[in-house]
Amino acid sequence: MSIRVVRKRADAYQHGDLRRALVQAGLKLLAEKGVEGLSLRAAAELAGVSHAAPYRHFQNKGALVAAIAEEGFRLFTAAMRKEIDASEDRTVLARLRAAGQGYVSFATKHPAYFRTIFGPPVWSKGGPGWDSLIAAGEESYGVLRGLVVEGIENGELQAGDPDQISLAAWSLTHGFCMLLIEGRLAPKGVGPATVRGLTDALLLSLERGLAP
Amino acid sequence: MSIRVVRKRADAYQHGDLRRALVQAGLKLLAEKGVEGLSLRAAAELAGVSHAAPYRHFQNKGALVAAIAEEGFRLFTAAMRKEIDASEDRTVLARLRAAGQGYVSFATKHPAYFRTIFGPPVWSKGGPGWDSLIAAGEESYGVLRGLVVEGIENGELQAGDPDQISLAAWSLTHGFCMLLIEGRLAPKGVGPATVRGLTDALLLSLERGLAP
DNA sequence: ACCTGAACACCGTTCAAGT
DNA sequence: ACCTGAACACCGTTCAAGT
Repeated sequence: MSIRVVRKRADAYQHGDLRRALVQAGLKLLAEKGVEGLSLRAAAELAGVSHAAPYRHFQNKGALVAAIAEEGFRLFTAAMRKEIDASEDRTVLARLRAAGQGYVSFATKHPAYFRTIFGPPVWSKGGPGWDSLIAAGEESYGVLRGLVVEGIENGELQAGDPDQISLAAWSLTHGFCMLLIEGRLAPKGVGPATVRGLTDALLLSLERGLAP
Repeated sequence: MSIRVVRKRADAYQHGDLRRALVQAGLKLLAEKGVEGLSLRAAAELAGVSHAAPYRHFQNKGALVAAIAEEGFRLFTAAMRKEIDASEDRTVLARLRAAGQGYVSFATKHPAYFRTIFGPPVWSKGGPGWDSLIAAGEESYGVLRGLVVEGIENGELQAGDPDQISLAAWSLTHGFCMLLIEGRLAPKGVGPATVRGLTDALLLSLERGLAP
């Protein structure tokens, strides 16, 4: 996943699509330097403009981060969908497991995107870009919820509130990812090799709890 | 929980216990201004010393944060233990539920401590103060694991690897807390009033999955 | 309408010098 | 042994001025 940032031409005064270039620059900084490496000034420099130029397109750093998070959400949702589609077993439970594996795999492959997507500056604002960010988040959640609804209907899952059941599955998977990428599990010897098996075991516990 | 920071006396040249004062100052900054408000310089100012003074006691900001996280862990563990002790129902399942409620309640009451405790700079280093931080984390984990072992022995939980079962419960609770305090659930209308009931519902799903 | 350059108030970190 | 003050390289943000 190599990211291309369109630089302003040195002889030009205007960029053309600075907004988009800054978002791409942000994704690149996250991928290469992590969450700490993402700054307005560094993004501006990658785009070849002065450090004040971003303020024509984003109210503040939070607005840029929200735009980056929105883009990150699309990558995240796509990765999860891909894993689901790849499941040979088409039962709801199998596809839920695939979704969980996709979730964990995205988090470990792109921890900085994952942290940004679920990070604090993004969701606690209600500022500019909030609506389309919420929409991107809802679409991602819709993938999970859709599977749960399907499972309730065909009897693979117990009857109940789909949102509550979804939240249980989401919380378990999300919590595991957080503990994993923050290194909290490292002292316990949980490394890349054991993640896949562990994820399946965790999801299995939950499946038993959500069975009819 | 009011935090007292011992300031250096203006007429004195040395502080006396600057290390401890800086940790207290850090906790105060976290409580009052959140994670963003915690800086070495601000902590130094609260302690009444110059901004370079902390470097006599901490190698860098990460080392101070680790020391603060260690103290936060003690508060966290104590809060969970208190909730467990308060449970009238002394079955393992009831005490596990109490632990879960204590976990969530600490996260919502002290989000900045919670984020610091489980945040990235703390666990991914291996730097100075790492060992005693790990110890504080292990003690916290031991509370959960102890209950799980007891449950397996008396048949309230299914037989299995205690660490795996603990991880399932931990992940579910932790993920719910993260989604909650990062505001990810706010658009769904999950507010303070509904948290307690929701927590119980989530833990119940898991209990079913971990039943014999 | 869009961008630049200087300025301001913050950071973390280093280092010579002071007590 | 412990702390200070100046310095450096970074931040986010604002604003008058340039194109």
